[in-house]
Amino acid sequence: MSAEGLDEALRARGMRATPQRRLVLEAVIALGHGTPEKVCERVQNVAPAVNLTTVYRTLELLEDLGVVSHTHLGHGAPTYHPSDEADHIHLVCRRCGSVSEADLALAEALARSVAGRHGFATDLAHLSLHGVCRSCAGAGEVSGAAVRSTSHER
Amino acid sequence: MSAEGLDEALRARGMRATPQRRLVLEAVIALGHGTPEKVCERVQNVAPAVNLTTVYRTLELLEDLGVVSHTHLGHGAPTYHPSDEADHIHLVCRRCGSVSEADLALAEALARSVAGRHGFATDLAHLSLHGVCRSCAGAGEVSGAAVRSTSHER
DNA sequence: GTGCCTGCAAACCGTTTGCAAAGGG
DNA sequence: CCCTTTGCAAACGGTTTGCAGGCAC
Repeated sequence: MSAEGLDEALRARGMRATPQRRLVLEAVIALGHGTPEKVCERVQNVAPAVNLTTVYRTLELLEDLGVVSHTHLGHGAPTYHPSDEADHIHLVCRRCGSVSEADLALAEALARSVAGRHGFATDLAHLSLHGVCRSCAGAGEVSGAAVRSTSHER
Repeated sequence: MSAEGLDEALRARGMRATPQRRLVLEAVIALGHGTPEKVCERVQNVAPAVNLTTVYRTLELLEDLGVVSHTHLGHGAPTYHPSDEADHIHLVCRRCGSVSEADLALAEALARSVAGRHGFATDLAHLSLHGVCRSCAGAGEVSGAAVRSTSHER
């Protein structure tokens, strides 16, 4: 959804269309994905008075509206992104912290079997896989000590 | 690994075998899975002086040793469990917060394809699926308002 | 004895809350 | 005008850090 469409969606629910809400949505779209803090920084480039609290409240609201969604990519702050870009799963490297993307289709068979066996409706947009990325797997073989010192997720 | 084996593993690395470390491992094993806070509570039943800080440091150490591992089951504190019980994936319900388990084998095809395409070694023990469980899916249809009011993960 | 480990207190990060003031309808 | 929404400040939960003392080796 665009920032323009947002105003209507809000009014349709008896909520108020405010500059802050438009700005937060625009920031999420512009970033593609980002933590609440990152979103706030970007909003503050345009409107310095906007508060982090408002960003949190607005992200929650936008998620209710189905306009954005979030994933927990590990230990820290969650990542928000426009719902219509939630077309991939995340591969989070435990060693270097890098996040890459993989085709959602890879996980569809898993979602189907979990639905069949457990009646559980998996939200694939929230799916993240933890493990070790290609470059870290290679580097990891070089030195045991080096691996140990960087093997913590937090 | 048992609490007895731990002492040897520690000494083999020039580390010290302490009662606290044995107790934390025993607590994780006894609980099957639990947050640092839960682990600490259980340790304190036996040794009230043990500090939460020590539990955090020990869980990190035990994870380094490969004796325990942890998963992020969503918004809050992570869950630790013995590595040799990491034979299932977690299904976390967004509505009621319940956590159920599913067979690891369901995700093995996913792990294989991600390894093939991206060179990414998925740690299946850390895998959790977010979505809506069977009972909440049924309850959710009853009232739109009720759904909205409980649809937040945090 | 040496130095790793522990307990305590305080800082820390990300997030939420209470409240008065601002501003959208 | 009313009532939602905002900004601020303070509290919050979970985790980490610095440091002095204790205990395994």
